Amino acid sequence: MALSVGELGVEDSRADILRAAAACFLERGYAVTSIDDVARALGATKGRIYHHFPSKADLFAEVFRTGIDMIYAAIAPCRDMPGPAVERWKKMATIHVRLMIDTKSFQRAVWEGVEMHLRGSTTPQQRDVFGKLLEDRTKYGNIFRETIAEAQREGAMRFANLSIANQLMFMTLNSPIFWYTPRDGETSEDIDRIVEQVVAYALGGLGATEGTV
Amino acid sequence: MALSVGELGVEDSRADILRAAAACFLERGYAVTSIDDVARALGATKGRIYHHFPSKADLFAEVFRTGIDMIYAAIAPCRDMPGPAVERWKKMATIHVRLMIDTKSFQRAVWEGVEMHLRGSTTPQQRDVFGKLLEDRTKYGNIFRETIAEAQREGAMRFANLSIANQLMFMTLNSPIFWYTPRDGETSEDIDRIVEQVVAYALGGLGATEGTV
DNA sequence: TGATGAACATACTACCGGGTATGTTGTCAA
DNA sequence: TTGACAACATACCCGGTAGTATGTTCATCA
Repeated sequence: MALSVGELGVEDSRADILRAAAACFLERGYAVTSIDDVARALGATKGRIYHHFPSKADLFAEVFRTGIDMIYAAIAPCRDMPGPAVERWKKMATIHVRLMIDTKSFQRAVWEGVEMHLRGSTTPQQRDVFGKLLEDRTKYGNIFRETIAEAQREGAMRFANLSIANQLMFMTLNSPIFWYTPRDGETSEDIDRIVEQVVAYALGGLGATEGTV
Repeated sequence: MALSVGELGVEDSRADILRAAAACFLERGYAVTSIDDVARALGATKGRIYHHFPSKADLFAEVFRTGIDMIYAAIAPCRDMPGPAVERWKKMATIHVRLMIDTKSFQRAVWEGVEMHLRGSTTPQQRDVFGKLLEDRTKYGNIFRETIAEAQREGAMRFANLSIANQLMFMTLNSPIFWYTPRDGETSEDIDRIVEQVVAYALGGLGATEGTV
């Protein structure tokens, strides 16, 4: 598989399809997006997509998996960070929100995938494929959940119910996938400001004790 | 239009359809839900639905409008409440969250309607119908927005950016439409506890000054 | 250099779902 | 009593889309 200069390999072609699919799913939603839409966005036809992915559902599943893998990998370094749980949480939350913005289309697909699974609008076979993927997603969620539980035990956070607090926290941290849109001339530092505000809001919501902030 | 005992009028029939449609849209989403699905949920056929609503989009628009009307009417009494803005906000937020839970299916449709409009996945004619409805939705949003702005001026809240704070606040207050599911044996007071936690989280997120809580 | 298969494009099929056209039943008013 | 209309049910049409079957091109390798 020798490649000339400027040519693209198979994986690049797959990656292009995944990016285009994620963008389409973001713009229209999974159900409304047709395979032809994705192909058109690529300047190609269905043949190319079905050559790499067996079905629309599998294509979506791959976008989903990609989104989860990215975010999972991003916070991995923080997991055994020393120091108080709040500090670890702040680091994780910051990375999480930043990634929600930077990989918005994929993360939006993850959200829709979770919704689809909860609503059970998947075929039986797709259902356990998604089940596997959601296991990772759940594991990821539990990392945060345990962290805020630990922070509460350390007296750095205060909330009544862990499950509800966890839900609200994730809603906050994920929310940029709904309302963030890039401005022209926006720098990476501008985005950092946004991330800071989201994290600060979540921190306040979780009842962070004054002084730990 | 004399009605015998136990019979239902036209408006009741319409209302039944709207409730069934809202329930279906909640379970599957607008795009995936077919008119036959709604009809089946009613133990009826398409004929009944198309007799009352000209199209699927119009049916959805009516569900959407109903959701907005309900919430708009609910907080109306609070709008000229005397006292500090934070207190007014707490009252409004509490009513809002409670209604999100009590009329979850309709409010979920409102959410999806906003998404659809933002993504532009509506026909040109439906687009200005939705435009009208979204005006009310925007006006509703502005009531909250102005309230937290006022609360900040009064020194009862502290946040960096009003728009972002407003987005995060609404994400929090609306979030029960995604994660709340009724438990068996759950009392109205149990739900009040949940509402309190959601409101408390948002209050903390908005940087409510200690002592005003 | 010819054969083989990857990486697509093109042409086609099958089905589902929105919408419509047409029946059917009950009620009310004249 | 009957005609008219509301309130549906039934039967049908048709466009769009997932998926398939079949070309076509080009690189690689024996």
